[in-house]
Parts: sequence; C-alpha cells; structure tokens
Amino acid sequence: MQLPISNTDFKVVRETALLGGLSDAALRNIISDSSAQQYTRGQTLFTQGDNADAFFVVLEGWIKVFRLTTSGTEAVIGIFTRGQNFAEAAAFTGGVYPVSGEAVTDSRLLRVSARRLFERIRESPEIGLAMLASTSQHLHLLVRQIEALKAHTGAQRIAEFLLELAASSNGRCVVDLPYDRALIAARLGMKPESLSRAFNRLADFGVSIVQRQAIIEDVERLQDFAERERAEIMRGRGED
Amino acid sequence: MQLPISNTDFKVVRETALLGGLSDAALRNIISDSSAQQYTRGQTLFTQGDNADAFFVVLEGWIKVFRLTTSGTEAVIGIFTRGQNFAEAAAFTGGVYPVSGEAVTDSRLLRVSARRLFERIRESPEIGLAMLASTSQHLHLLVRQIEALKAHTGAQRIAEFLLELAASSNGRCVVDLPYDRALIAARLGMKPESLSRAFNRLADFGVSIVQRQAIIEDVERLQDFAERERAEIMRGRGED
DNA sequence: CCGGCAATTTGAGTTTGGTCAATTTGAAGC
DNA sequence: GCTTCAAATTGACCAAACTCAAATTGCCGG
Repeated sequence: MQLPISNTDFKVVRETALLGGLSDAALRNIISDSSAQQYTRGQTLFTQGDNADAFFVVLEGWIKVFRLTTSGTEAVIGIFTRGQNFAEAAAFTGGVYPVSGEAVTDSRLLRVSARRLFERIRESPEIGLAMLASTSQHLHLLVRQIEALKAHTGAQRIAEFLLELAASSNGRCVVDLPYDRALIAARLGMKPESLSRAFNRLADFGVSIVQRQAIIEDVERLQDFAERERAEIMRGRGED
Repeated sequence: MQLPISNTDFKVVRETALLGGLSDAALRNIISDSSAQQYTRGQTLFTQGDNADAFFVVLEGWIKVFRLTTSGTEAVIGIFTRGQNFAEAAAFTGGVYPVSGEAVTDSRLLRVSARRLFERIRESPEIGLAMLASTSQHLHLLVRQIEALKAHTGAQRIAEFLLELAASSNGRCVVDLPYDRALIAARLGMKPESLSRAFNRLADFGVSIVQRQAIIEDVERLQDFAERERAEIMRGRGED
C-alpha cells in the first residue's frame, strides 16, 4: 500500500543522515518517484540475497535487519526507527542485500530507488559525501556492537542499552523500552531467558523493570557498572 | 621512517578496494605526496579519539584495529594485511578515529592524507563511489563478525576462520595461521585459553594444529560443523 | 648447545549464559 | 469480566567460556 509524502514525512526525511544535508532541489528530485509504504508487523522488506536496488527511510515504526545463518538462525544486526535510513550501502554498490529487513511493528517507510540517487552522484558530489557519512555512522554502530559483545557481560550490555535511552546523564530516570523483550535480547546477543535474569541482577544497581519501563535510580551508578572491566565482574567483585 | 613508493608497492595499491579502480592519473595524484612508512611490531598508527586525517594501505605485514573500552580492555575489531586499506571512512567524514591501529608485525604502510582525496571528489565522482564500495566491504565484514559472535560457538568461529584461509573447498588442506594465537583468539572474541581448548575439540572434525599450521583432513566436514545450529551443538549433539 | 623469556597449553575452579520446560503475566477480543 | 494465547519469567540442569595459575613449548640470541 502506497501513500503520498506529507509535509510531516518530509520533515522526517530531513532528519536522516543520508538525505538531511541535501539541498531542497536535490532532495525533491531524489524522492520524486518515491512514496511512503505501509508494512504490517512481521512483513519482510527485503531478503538476504535479493538484488539490492533501494534503500529505506523509516517514517514510523521499527524495523530490524538480521542475518540468516545457513542453519536458519537469526542474528539481529540492527534496529532502525523514525528518522533513520538503512540499506543504502548495499543499494549503491549493487549486488545483493547482505541482510534481511523486517517490520517489527506496523510501520511506514519511504522506499527510495538507488538508481535516481546514483545518477545524481555524477553531477553532485555532495551526495557521495552524504552517502559516506551515513555509511560511516552505521560502521561506527557496528564497531560499538562488536566491542560490547567481546568486552562486556550480558548484564553490562543491557545497562548500556538502557543508558543510551536515558534522557539524563545523572539522577533518577525513567526509560521506555522501545520494543519487546525478545527483540531487545536478540539485539544484545542473548536469549530472552538471560535478559530476564540479567534484569533481576540489575536491581543491585538501582534498576527496576515494570512492564515496558525501566526505572534507573541513579544513572551514574549504572554507568559505573556498565564501564567496569569484564574480568572484574567475573571474579565476583561486580556487585556492591 | 619513510620510504619511496616502488613499482611493487604501486601494484599492491592497485589491489585495494579503495584505490584499485581509479584511473592512473587520479591515483598518482592522490598518492603523490604519500610515501611508504615503516612500523615496527607493536607500534601505534593512530589512537582512538585522534583527529582522523589519513587512511592507510598495507604494503607488508599485519595491522590490528581495536576499541579501547573505558576500563582499558581491548576489543579487536579487524585485522588488515597486504593489499587492504582501512580507516578511510573516519578520515573522509572527519572527526576522530573510533578505533586505534597498531602494527602486529613489522609492517610497511602507505599513509594517504584524506585531504588530497577529499579535494578530488569534487571533480571526480568515481572517487566517491570507490570510497563507498570500500566502506561497504568493511561494513559487510563487521556484519559477518556480529553474526558469528551471536549465532556460533567459539569452536565454530575457529572453524570458520580456518575455512576462510583454506585454498580448497574440499579434501585435505593445510593452512598457515597468519598471526599469533593470542591475536586469533582476540579477533574471534575469545581468550587464548579457550582457543587452545577449542583447537583440541576440533580434532573430532579432522583438524590438527602443529605450530603455525592447521591441517584440515576434510574441508567439507569442517564446513558442516561450522554451519551447524548453535543450539544443536549446545545440547551435546555437535560431535560425530 | 644453553639460557631466557614470551607464547601457549593445561589444570582447577567459577561464572555466565544456554537449553528445555513449566508457570505466570498481560494484552486483546468478546 | 472471562477466555485465549503470546510473551515473559522462573526453575533446573548443563556446558561454554572465563579467571587464575602452573607447566610446557618454542624462538631467539649469545
């Protein structure tokens, strides 16, 4: 189902790393034959191995991108929401999508054919730079994820996740969990059971979870825990 | 210590994803004020947080890039060798290097100031495309690494590592370990002790390790093990 | 060949986190 | 309010992987 682009949508597009810095004329040309598409929860945007011919901007809702292993296991690579673009690197370099994309909630996305943007790169080097800036951001997020997987325990990774959602850098803070627990677990590289258990352990650091909210009593305290050396935690000194 | 660029070096530069597809004239202009630099084992190329002003091409040797966590732990993100470029994304988008770079062996690298390449992007869109292609490759490698960390056991990750080094896709194959065991372990997200132990377990899949070589008796058999579902391995059916 | 030292392996114990299954919770629909 | 069902939590058990330390191996230089 395709919907026209409203002014509200246009403003969201203006928030993206990829398209936000372009001139009005350039932007309107690039999205001139794009339109907002509705996806219901669970619907597939593209599948790993498909020809990569478009990238996406999230207007509303949540999208997960994941690798499907040979054995059929899903490894979540990233989760995107409103104001974020993704899949542009694969779309511009051609070939296939290295991941699959799926709507986690009912969503609305702008699907942008890469051909139009690709053609304009010849006349407008700023587009190449915008592409690189956006891809560089994604790269940085992946680097941070690898760091967390390699250097931190599951509970620490959850702490980092909550801290990123916290609006304040100190004091008490209430945070809304943006998507369901199974997906949070998958995003952080653990199973839902382990997520539940680690939530309980975070009580020792002033965190309580009530339905879709996390209450952090002392943001700095949680930050200290998140930044602790893993070895220190594993030899039983991780708790107050 | 700076050395001039030989014809041999020039050929190596021609192998890189970033510079390999450029015209001769463009390439010579870009590296006109670059020269090969010698780094001794353990020497730092750049430190996380430094201003990102150059990218690198490995002419000889091995380089690791890694994140330094707040607590001082090192998380290896990637390892590069001859014919590979790295750090270009950070260099072109400005800001700081998100990782540190260090020579793992005595090495020779071409250090390329990003300014020269940056200037030429205005006249030559192919440079923007080359940058994107190169960065996209790095993105893909990171995605694969996250997949392996989330969906596979340590022994499987080692199997994948060996299979990537194998020259043949079936039968018996002898593989040289390209760098020391501690670094292999760090690259694969485990400790050296665990690497040793997993090597022993891989004997059940026809792999033997002798000094700096791995002997794979049956590449396909090892491939089967690597691709198995993690849950299957963890419930004790991972062995023949 | 010998000695020194760094890298690696092995041993022992602990913790993290997975698998499997049962129970509980919460949301949605009637 | 009740029922249904999916999501989440909890329990029990097990193994992967970590920490720490000791033993072994291999490389390099004299």
